[in-house]
Amino acid sequence: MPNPEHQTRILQTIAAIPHGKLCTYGKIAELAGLPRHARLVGATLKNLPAGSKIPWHRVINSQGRSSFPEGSDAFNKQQQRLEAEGVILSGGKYNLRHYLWTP
DNA sequence: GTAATGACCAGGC
DNA sequence: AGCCTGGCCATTA
Repeated sequence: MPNPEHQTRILQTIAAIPHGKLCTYGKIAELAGLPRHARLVGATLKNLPAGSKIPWHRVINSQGRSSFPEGSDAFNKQQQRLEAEGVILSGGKYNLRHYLWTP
């Protein structure tokens, strides 16, 4: 069973990402006080119930790419939600120079 | 107890 | 740019 306290901190950190901004798995782990736990962030998002208020679509990997295979349902939904916020996918990547959130 | 897995990451080539 | 490798660490088998 996952550690509920760690999950809570991770989810709160993700919830703090502003509209129109992005953050990476490793950065979220760091901000949540759990450095080197990027994979735990991914595992936490994977267990999210459908309809959660957590903005999982604002979380991408350190290369500026989606973690989902291109063309998958999750990939398309992520792209749609981000572009609705003004975050544009160009060349298969999101421009972290523009959209990365740094508190 | 060991071995494999994974919405990851950094470095090397 | 892409691909591979080793590291990472909670979770699972």
